[in-house]
Amino acid sequence: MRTWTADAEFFDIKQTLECGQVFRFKKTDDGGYVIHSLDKRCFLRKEGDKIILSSDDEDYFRNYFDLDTDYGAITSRLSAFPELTAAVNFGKGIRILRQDFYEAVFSFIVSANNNIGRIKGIIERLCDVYGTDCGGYHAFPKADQLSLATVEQLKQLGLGYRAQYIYDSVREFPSVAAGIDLTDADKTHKKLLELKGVGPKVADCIVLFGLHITRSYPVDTWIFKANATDALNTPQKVRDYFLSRYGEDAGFAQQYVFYYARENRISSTADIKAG
DNA sequence: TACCAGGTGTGGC
DNA sequence: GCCACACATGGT
Repeated sequence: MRTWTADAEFFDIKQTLECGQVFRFKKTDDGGYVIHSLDKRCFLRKEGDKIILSSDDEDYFRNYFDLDTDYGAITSRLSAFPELTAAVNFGKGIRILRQDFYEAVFSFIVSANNNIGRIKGIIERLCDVYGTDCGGYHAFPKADQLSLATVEQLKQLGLGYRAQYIYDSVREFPSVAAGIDLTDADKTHKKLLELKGVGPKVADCIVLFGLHITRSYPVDTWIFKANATDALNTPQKVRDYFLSRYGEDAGFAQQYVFYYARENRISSTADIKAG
């Protein structure tokens, strides 16, 4: 196991893990966290102004935590938008993780019309039952492992009506993955809609968290409550407006707003403006 | 007890 | 294309 450090100024472990972008993490006894991705894991804790990271796969998690990106520049650009100042200040330790594409697809299919606590439990059970035993924890199940599950078995893990989506999408996945074009976000978003259980919002999450295409603005219930106005009265209108407003920074902006709105139980655009 | 949660699929128009 | 409605599950 290797250990290395990162600057904590724009890296808050709790904010980054608990802001709703990822589901396979836990608190540890020493006051830190452990995060799992595919068959890998990484321990994190804070010491002074440094984040201490430990993993068998340093290169993977350096990329995963987006450690080469300047979040000072991102927060600075976004804070210039008056409606974002409070949210960016509140969650300025958030980093957008570079998650695995396949794992993001199935994680966010589970996330639809669901709550984060329950999503975490379902995904943990999926790993424990179908994923490879890595000694002390289980990997995220590979497609050939997940495809062994029947719809009934998936339902027993608490997936409800999403069981059929997982069952169908794991079989549709190869052809969809083959059609992904990282240089064309719109084409990629459209391609993802072919998967069962993937609609516009889940596709936006996959694009943002699984492909790190930051020209993306997933509109869930929290974002919609925070952003809706008389003019922006549908998720589609909210999405289009803020995509054009924030451009390549839209994905970051969305995550600051989501975290702020959810942590503070924001219920309207007026609450955001009141700060 | 209704309502909510990082919404989507389906059928009717 | 848009709209209304159903939908598993667990928490409040």
